[in-house]
Amino acid sequence: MTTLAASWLPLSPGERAVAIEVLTHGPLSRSELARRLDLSAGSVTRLTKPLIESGLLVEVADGATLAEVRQGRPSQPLDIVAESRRFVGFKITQDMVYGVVTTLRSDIVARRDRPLAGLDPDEIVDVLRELTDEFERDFPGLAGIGIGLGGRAHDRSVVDESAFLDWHDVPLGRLVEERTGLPVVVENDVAALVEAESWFGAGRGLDRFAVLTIGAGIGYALVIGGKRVATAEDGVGYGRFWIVNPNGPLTPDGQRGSAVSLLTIPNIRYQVQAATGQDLSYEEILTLAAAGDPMPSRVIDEAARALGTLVAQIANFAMPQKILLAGEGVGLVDVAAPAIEEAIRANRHPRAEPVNLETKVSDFHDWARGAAVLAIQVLVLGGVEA
Amino acid sequence: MTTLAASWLPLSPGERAVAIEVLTHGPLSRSELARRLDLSAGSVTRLTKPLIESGLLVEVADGATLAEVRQGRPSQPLDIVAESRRFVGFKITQDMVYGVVTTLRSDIVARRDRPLAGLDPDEIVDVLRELTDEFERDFPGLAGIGIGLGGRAHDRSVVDESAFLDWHDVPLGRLVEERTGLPVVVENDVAALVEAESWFGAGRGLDRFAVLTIGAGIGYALVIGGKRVATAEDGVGYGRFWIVNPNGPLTPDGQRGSAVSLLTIPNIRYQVQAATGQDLSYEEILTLAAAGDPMPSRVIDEAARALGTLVAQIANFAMPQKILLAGEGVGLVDVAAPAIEEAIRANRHPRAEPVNLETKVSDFHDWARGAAVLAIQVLVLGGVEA
DNA sequence: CCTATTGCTTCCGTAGCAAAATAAAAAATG
DNA sequence: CATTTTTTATTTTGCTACGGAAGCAATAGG
Repeated sequence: MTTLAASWLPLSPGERAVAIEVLTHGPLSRSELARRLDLSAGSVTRLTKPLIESGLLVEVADGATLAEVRQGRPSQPLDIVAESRRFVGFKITQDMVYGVVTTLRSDIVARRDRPLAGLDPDEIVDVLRELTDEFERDFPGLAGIGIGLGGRAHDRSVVDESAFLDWHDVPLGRLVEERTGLPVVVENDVAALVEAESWFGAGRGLDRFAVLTIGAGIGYALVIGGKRVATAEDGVGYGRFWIVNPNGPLTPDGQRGSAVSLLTIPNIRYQVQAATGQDLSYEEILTLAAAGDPMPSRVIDEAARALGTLVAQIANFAMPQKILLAGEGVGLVDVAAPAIEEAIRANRHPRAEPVNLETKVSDFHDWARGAAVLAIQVLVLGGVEA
Repeated sequence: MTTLAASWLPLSPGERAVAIEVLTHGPLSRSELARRLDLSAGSVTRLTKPLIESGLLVEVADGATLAEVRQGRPSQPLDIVAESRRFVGFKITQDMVYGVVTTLRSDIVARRDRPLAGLDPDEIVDVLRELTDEFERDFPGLAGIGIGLGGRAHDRSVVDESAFLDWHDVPLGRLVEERTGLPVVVENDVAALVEAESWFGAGRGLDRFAVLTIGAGIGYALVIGGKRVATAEDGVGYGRFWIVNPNGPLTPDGQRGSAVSLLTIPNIRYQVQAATGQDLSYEEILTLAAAGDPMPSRVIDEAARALGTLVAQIANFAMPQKILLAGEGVGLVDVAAPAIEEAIRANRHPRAEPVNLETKVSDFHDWARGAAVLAIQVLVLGGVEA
């Protein structure tokens, strides 16, 4: 199966488009593919033939799946052989490495985490090698590794700069390739998550798609025509200068009243501690706010209004078809949804389309999965530019 | 010349791409065209041949133009015969119709305005007919008419709704076609201005381009990949709910502290009048502010900070390569540029790319020119979807 | 006069579409 | 119930447009 997979690589642009469409949008018949890709039926026949012969696609019996009885010749759905290759994804945080193994479809089939003793490149590469070895025992023939971390990367390989690791110009891709013998893709963690959502998640098939992540920091990305718009700010931390409320709180991070000050987990905890003296966890703060405890309620309510304002501004100015809220800090939405909606309403024209907002609480394995998706994109289908 | 022009219409997609590139980016050699359009040299030869034979393109002698002496066979620039067709553009305001005649390149060759007695569709159509007749006398063989107005239009023909004219579902395109015998294109005025800037102005060749207009109201448009992103808000007035400063002034239009309240000409005049009792013109207010008169200075300074904040938010969230400020109300920029820049800086990451901001004071003839460009796009080159 | 360089043209193989042909099922008809 | 018609899916078949390679054209520099 693995040797066969090697013959996938040289895909023509047309073949790649077909493969990606089937990969990201479940089983599809040839005629459905023709409609989605704006190809003629004839071209689809021509393009799918070699893909089926090479084993990347298979004709699946629809039978039970299609409940609806339609007229005409029944379609013959094509599907990708998702189990044929496995990918590893890692997310590196300050104190842990989170790892997952996924299929071609990015379904997670295994998880494995490890605490970090130190942040030296060598130590971290060692941990990655150990985890990869353990994964390899359970899933022989791994196809490649994706690594996501907070910071800037270039060429899908070198970490230019990562503040929380205190790294500069670390050729992480090469180091891990040398130790594991597997191809490696390195990327900023938000970029990786965005790619995953863009191919397999909330952004599937959309032309304009925005992602806002809330966690230790703020992340933002705009995907247009399937490509994330790259900016000079990537990886240096968004939101420190998004002044949502000039009279807002001043915190150790970010400008007064900035998105970072108002919304990130450390700064919400800081605000509550400054006001009450208690050092509470984010979850405790949310619980207290939901119960109506005044100080946490005030902080959470202000955060909710800030979030709603930001969402409205993104909708007003970037005009995405959908906005995805992700990260560990979106628990806020469960507790304070009305305040968020109220703030969106106040900052948006009543005749404008309602904001298509989706919330996805992401744990660290979701970030690791994003890195695995990047590996899938780059290693299997090739040609996805940085 | 005009009969010949009729043979232009059936352009293949490739031919159209070549024609548009030459039209919007001056004379270009075949090899330059190949580079810009990502075509092979052979294809360019094939595509240009019929365009030259039909008379749309001509080979121009470069000789003097190319000062630089290069090696190799000299290139043979191709240019479009801009003078071969004339287009009419109209901008309808509450009390005037502004008209222009342009070449294919959208250069204005004549202007003609007329005050409006009433706002009935019939009356306005009459005025448009009269102006068109006068233009036709000077430039026989006009190719078509573009009309821009504040409001919503569909199918480039029917005005769904225009608040300032109190129109609903007026088939303006058909009415004017019946009276003038010329093909007519009707569009929202901001959309028309954006198309003009996108083809011939600040947005030429850019992939992501934002336009913010300030005048009687606020206009906003985002152009991605050469196409303006359409929204449900188009034509109903942007900025009434863009709350820039929750503690800002309350005015007859817009929410408290909204972009409309802070920035539009009528609301700036209202603020100054409310504070000083004097009914000053916008220009007078700018002059007084520049001279340091306290009340106008306060209002203009607050407007400048609001504008800077908006520009920063657009840059942060929509990530355009350039932002164009246009409209009658951008005189603000001359008087209060430092305050605007300061506000941009305060709302944007210091490591982000500097905002590529261009200001263009637009009079009503520029709006009319925009409408003419729309006519060029739709009538001559065809196939530019709404 | 020769070579290098750049621009344009010619020619051929391929990838795409459109339309016709074929396939397979449901619905209509006698 | 058998047969025809309709509908939808796929394959086959010409035709067209594009890219690539080779060739021709026109200039600069030696």
